[in-house]
Amino acid sequence: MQVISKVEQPISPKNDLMENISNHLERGQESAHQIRSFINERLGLKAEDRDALDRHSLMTLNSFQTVLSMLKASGFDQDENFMINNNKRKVDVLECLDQCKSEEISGGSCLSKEKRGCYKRRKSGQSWTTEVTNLTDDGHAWRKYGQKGILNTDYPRNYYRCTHKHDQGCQATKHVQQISENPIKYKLIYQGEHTCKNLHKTPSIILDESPEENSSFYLSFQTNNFPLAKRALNPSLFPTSAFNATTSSSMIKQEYTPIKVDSPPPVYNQYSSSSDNCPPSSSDITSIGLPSTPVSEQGDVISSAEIYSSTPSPYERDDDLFSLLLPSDHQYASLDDFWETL
DNA sequence: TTAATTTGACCGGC
DNA sequence: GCCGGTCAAATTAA
Repeated sequence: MQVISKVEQPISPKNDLMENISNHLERGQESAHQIRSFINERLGLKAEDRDALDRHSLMTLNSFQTVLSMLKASGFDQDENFMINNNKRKVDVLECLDQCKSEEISGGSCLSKEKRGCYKRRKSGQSWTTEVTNLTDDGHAWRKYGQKGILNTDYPRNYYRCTHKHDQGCQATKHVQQISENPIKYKLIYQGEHTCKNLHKTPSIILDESPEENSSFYLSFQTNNFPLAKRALNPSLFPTSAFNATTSSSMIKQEYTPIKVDSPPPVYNQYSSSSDNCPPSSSDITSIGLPSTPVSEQGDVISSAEIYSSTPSPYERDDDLFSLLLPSDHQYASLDDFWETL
C-alpha cells in the first residue's frame, strides 16, 4: 500500500523553525528596546519600574534562549555533536492510518475495539534525538498518550503526540525519557514532521514574586492553567505525587516546569495543552514555585543540550541569525554576558 | 461538561 | 515470546 502524506503541502520543519525564530526574535527585540528605554530614561528606578525591567529582561532572555535552543536543535550550533540516529524500530502511523482509512472505506474497522492499537512500524523516517538538561519550548503543543518502562533503563519512557493529530492530522510524536538524575538529563526523540499549522506561539513569561522568597521570582509559561499555577504557589497544595509518574493530569504541562530564577535564569517554556493558538493573556500570567527539580518520573522536562539528528540537518549555520539576536550597538558573547550587562 | 492524563491491552517487528 | 510503541476506556482535573 502506498503511503501518502496527510496534507497536500506539508510545512517543512525548516519553515516551522524559521517562523518560530522570527517570532522569538521580534519579541526579544521588542523587549530589548523596552529595557533600553527604562535604563536610559529612568535612572532612579521605582519598584514598579524595576519590576517592569525585570519582566522585560526575562522576556528578552526567554526569546533569545528559545531561539538559541531552536538553532541548536536544528543543527546550527557547530559545537554540538551530530550523529545518526539508527533507530530501526519506528512506527509508521501514517501508513497505519491510511490502511485504516482504506479499511473504513471498504467497510473495515481498523480502529474499532476489535483492532485496538492498529498501526504499523515505521521502517525509516525522520527522527531527532536530543539530550537535554532542562526545558525549552519547541513551539508545539503535545499530548501524552503513553508511558512505558524500557528495558535496561531506570526511568519510564513517555510518549507524546501532537495535539493537532486528530484535527489536522499532524503525525509528529515525541518520546521523553530521563536518562540520569544527577545531573538530571533527558533524552528526547522527535519523530515526524509537524504538519499542523496551528503552532503554539511563544508562551509569555510569567513573573511574580514568591511570597516566600521576595528576592527571587518564578517563571511559568502556561497559557491557560491559572488555577494550577496558583495551587503550585503553595507546595502544600501541590501533592508530591503530582510529580510522580502515575499522577497529575497535567504532566504535559509539567513538561515545561517553571523554575526559580535568581540570576541568569535558564528560561523554560511550557507547552500549552490547549489547542488554541492564542498568546497567553495577562490573566494567564502567574508565578508558580515548583520543586527545584521537576521530579516527574516520566522525565517530562525538556531543554537544550546536545542535539543529535537521524537525518542530515537541512539547516546550515547562518551567523546572521545570531547577529539578529543582539543589539546593533553591542555584541554579547553569551547570554551570561547579556545578563551581566543588564 | 470538556479536555487531558493514566494505564492496561493490543499490535508489529525482531 | 519479548519488547517498544500506540490505542482507548477509565480516571482526573479544569
